[in-house]
Amino acid sequence: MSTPIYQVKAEFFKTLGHPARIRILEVLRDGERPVSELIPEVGIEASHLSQQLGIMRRANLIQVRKVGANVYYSVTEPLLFELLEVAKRIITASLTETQELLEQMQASGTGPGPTT
Amino acid sequence: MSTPIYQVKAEFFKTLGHPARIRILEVLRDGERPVSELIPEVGIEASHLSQQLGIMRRANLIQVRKVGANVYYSVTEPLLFELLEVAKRIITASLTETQELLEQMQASGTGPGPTT
DNA sequence: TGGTCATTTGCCGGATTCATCAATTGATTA
DNA sequence: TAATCAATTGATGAATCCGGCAAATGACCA
Repeated sequence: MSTPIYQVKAEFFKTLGHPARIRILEVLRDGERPVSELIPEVGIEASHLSQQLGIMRRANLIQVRKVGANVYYSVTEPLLFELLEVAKRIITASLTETQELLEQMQASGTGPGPTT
Repeated sequence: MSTPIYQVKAEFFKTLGHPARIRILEVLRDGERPVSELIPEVGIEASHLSQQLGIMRRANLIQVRKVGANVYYSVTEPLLFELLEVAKRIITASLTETQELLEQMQASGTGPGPTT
C-alpha cells in the first residue's frame, strides 16, 4: 500500500505554503544562486534560510550543486514557474473581484447585500 | 502599506496544503455539490468537513449557494483546476525521476554514487 | 409550536511548524 | 595545523494547525 495521491498533492502545496519559500523560488526564477546571495535577497537569517532550503530540497523542488565551500541552488522542474504563474492569475482574479465589490459598496453606500 | 505579494501567495498555497481540501476540490471538479454528498465522497466527519469548507470559502477558493436547508459548494475560479493539473505534472515528473534512479541502483547493485 | 434534519460554530488537547540561538561540519587559507 | 568562512544541524519556546465532540443555528414539517 502506498500514500494516496491527494496526500502527495497536499504535501506538495504545503511545501509552497511559506513566504520565505515563495521568495526563494522567485529569486531562483532568474537561475541558479549561491546561498550567500540568497541570504540578502530573501532577507532571513542564514540558518533559517538553510532550513527552508532543506525542506524544498527534500521535496525535490530544488536541487543543489556544490563548488568548494559554496552551495548553489536551482529549481529542479521549470514547470514550477508555470504553477506560480497560474497561482498569480488566480489570486489576481480573486482580488479584482473583491475590489469590484468594494467599489460597488462605496458607490451605493449600502452593505454587501444581494444585487437584486 | 499592505501585505506583500509573496505572503499572499504563501497563504494561497497553504490553503491547498491539506489532503481533505484537495479531495474536496477534486470532487468539485465535476461541478457543484451539496454538503450532504461531500460527506461520503470526502470521507470525513460533517463538522470537520464544514471547517475545511470554511477555510476555502474564506480564501475565496469556493463559493456557496443555499437552497433551503441545503448548501451547495462550487469552485470559484476554474483556473484552479488548471493549477491542480500543473501540480500533478510536476509531481509526476518528480516521481518518475525518483523511479528511474531507483531502477539504476537496482541494476548496478551499488549505492547512489556519482555516475562517473 | 415543537421536533427533526442539514450545516456550522466553539472548544480543547495533541501534533506540527516557525524562528532563533548555539554548536557542528567541510573546505580554504595563513 | 590552526584559524576562518560557508552552510547545515540540533535544540527549544512560541505560535499555529488538526480533528473530534458537544452545542448552536436555521430551515422545514407535523
